[in-house]
Amino acid sequence: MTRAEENYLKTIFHLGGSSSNLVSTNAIAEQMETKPSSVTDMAKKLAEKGLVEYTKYQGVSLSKTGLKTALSIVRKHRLWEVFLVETLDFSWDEVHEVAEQLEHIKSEKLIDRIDSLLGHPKFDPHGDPIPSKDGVFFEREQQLLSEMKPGSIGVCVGVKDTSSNFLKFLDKNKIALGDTIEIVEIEDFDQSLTIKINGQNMSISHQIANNLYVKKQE
Amino acid sequence: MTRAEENYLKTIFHLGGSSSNLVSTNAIAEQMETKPSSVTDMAKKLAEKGLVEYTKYQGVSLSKTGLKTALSIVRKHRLWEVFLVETLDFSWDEVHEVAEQLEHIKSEKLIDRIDSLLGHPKFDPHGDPIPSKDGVFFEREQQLLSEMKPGSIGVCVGVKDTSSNFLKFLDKNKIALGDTIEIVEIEDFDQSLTIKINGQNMSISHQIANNLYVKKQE
DNA sequence: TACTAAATTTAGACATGACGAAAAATAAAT
DNA sequence: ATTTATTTTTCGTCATGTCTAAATTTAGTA
Repeated sequence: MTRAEENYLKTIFHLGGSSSNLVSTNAIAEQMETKPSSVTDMAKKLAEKGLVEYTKYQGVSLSKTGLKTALSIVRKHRLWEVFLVETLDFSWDEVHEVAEQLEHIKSEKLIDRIDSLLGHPKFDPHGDPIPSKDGVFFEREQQLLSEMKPGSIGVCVGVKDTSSNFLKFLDKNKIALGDTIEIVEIEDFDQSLTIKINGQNMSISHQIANNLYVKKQE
Repeated sequence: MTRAEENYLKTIFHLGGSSSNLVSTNAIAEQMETKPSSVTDMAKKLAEKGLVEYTKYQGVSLSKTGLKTALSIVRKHRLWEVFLVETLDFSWDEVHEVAEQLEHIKSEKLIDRIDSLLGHPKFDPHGDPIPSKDGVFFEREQQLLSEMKPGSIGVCVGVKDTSSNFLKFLDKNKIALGDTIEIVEIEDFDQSLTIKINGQNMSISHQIANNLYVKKQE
C-alpha cells in the first residue's frame, strides 16, 4: 500500500464514500488539491486492487477492505494528534500537518503502544472520534451551533473546520471543547448569534457557529 | 529533499563519506541493497544539488550541507530509537525498522519536543552517539572487544551489528550496555574468548567479540 | 428532443527512482 | 606494457503518480 493510495482512501472516507455511497472524481480532486484526471487514474488502480468500487462517470465508493484501511489510517492520524497535544504539548492548531505524515508510519505495534500510552482515547483534540483497532467508532450525536434555536443550551464537542486560523480564533476567544454554550439571540440580519459562554455574553458570526459542533442539553 | 535523497546521504555518512573521504558507488549500492547504476544516477543528482562532491569513477563525499543534512537524519533516527525504547517499551532489537520510517518525518518542533521529553539523551539504545541540533557529537573512545588483550577490563558501550539476531543473543546471555567485561583468555585455535561478566565466566565466539564495543578501563 | 454546459475520461507527456545490458574506465596481473 | 578483471557509467526501459489538452459522457435547459 503506497502513501498515495492511503491518501486517496482517506479522502474518499472523509467525503463519505463508504457503504456504496458514491463520491465524484471532482470532489476528490478538489479535496486533495489535485486534478480530476489524476483521480481517475488512481480510481482505476484502487478498483483493480479491490479497495474501491468504481464505475466510469459515476464515482467511487470504498469496498469493505478499502474502508478498513481508511479507518486504520484515520485511527492513526487521530491518535498521533492526541499524542502531540497530550504528550508533546503541541497546541491543537499545530497537529494536523505532522499527523498527516505520522499516519503513514507502518507499525502496528507502534500505534498500539501510543494508544496505550494515551489511555485509549476516544476522541482527538478536535473532538473527532477515534476508530478502535477493529474499525468501530461511535459517531457522537452532535449538531452545528448554527442549527440551534435561541434559548437552547449545548456543550461544545467538536469543530468542523480544523484550520489553524479557526482554532486560533477559538483559543483567543476562550472557546474550548467541553464549554457550555447558551444561544441567547440570533440576529435576523446576518444570522450572527449572541451566546453565553463561561458566564459571559459574546457575539459570533454565522460562519463561526457553522463550524462548531455542540451536543444539545435537554 | 526526498526520502530517497535522505537515505543516500545517510548511507554515505555511515560509510564514512564526510570531510572529502570518498565512498565508492559499489559500497553504497551494497549497503542500500540497490544497484551501482542507480547509485550513479543519484550521485549526479545530489552533486547537482550541492549535497555531495562527485567525481566520475572516483566516488562521492558529503559536502558541508550534505553532512549537515545527514547528521540531522541520524539525529532523528537515534532519538526516535530512544523514544521507542524508553517511552513505548520497545526492546532494542525492534526499533531499527520503525526508526527508519520515523527519521523522515519533517517537523523540527516534533523532534525537539521528543528530545526534551527524553531529557536530551546522548546515546541511542545501541550506544551510538546522538548528534546535537547543530550537528555536534562526541565519538566516544571505544574499541572492539575482539581487539582487547587477555587480562584487560572494559565496559560494554555499544554494538557494531544491530541486527535483531545479534541483539537477541546478547539479551539471552544477559550481556547489556554498561556491563563490565574482563578478558580471561583467548583461544588460539578459533579466537573464541572466555570473558568474566556479572561475576560469571562465559565463552563467546570471535564473531560476537567483533561486534561488541567496549571502553577500556585503566 | 436537441443543444449546451459541466463533469469525466483518454491519450500523450513528464519527473522520480529503479533496473539490466552493454560500453567505458580503472585497477590488477602477467 | 599489454592483457585481464573489476568497477563504474551510459543508455534504454519500466513503474508510480502527476499533468495538460482533447475527446467523451452526463446533466441541464430551452
